[in-house]
Amino acid sequence: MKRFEDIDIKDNKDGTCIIKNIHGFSLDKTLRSGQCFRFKCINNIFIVQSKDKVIGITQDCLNDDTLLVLGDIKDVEEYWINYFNIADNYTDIDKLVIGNGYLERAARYSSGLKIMKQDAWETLICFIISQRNNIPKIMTTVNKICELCGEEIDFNNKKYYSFPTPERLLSGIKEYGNDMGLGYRLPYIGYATRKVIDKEIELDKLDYKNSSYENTMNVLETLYGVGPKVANCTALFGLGHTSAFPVDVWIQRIIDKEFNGCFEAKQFGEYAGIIQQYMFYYGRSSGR
DNA sequence: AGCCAGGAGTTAA
DNA sequence: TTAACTCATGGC
Repeated sequence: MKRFEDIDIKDNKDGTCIIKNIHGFSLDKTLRSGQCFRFKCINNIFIVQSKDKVIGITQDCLNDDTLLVLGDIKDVEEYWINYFNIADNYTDIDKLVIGNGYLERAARYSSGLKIMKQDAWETLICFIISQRNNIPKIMTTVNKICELCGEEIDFNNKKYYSFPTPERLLSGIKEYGNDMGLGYRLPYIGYATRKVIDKEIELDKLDYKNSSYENTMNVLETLYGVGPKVANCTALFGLGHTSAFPVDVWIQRIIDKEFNGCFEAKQFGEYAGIIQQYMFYYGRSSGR
């Protein structure tokens, strides 16, 4: 994967900063492409949360090659730049799909969308929650477990809650049980949480630097309640495995309608996951 | 093989 | 107003 090397952060010394040279990155498309459930948008300003961090971030409509940020500058440099994955350069992928009718349209429509590099633990739990839920419902449920089990954070004079650590989530499950609104997923989450605490599964060792895609999938699918869909989402959005190709009802619908029910994701190698995200975003936005 | 779980937010009918 | 559906998975 090619990278942009000239992304620049200017500290305004007043709690805000400017991220420059983002090369067509679209904050809106990236956050609204269904990969992330911990943000809200008020007047075109996104409040984004991950782990125990919060930022306010917006894309200047007059100069959309910059992002304006309210939040800790050190976190922006050390966490958020990587989290939004602004530096990955997808021009090779966009060239690859030229001539492939549907995929070319999807890539054009999704231009600026990036696969984020989210925290693996957070991603795993969010996508276990995601099963058989719609996106607004996933967001409220994730928010609820943060409020019940996370730690209070003060940001811009408002209260927010961190994503619970495995230890805090487990004690929350013991305390609140079915009142957490997790439905039949409660035991799935309890099981995964215990496995992480007991180090029977070590998520850090499953990222793309330390593990093959196949091995990562095999290990994730040993978790009770984690099947191919949730494992692929965790691999793609939380562990950097861009060859992962999650197939949900939307993607299946597109494959059925546009590709006669047959789509070989493997042919796209490490670009498969990005193409999947283009398909998902385009298919959901345009197809009804 | 086919159906069921729990419940809530959204969209189609 | 009601019904079906929602970024699935495991049990039976």
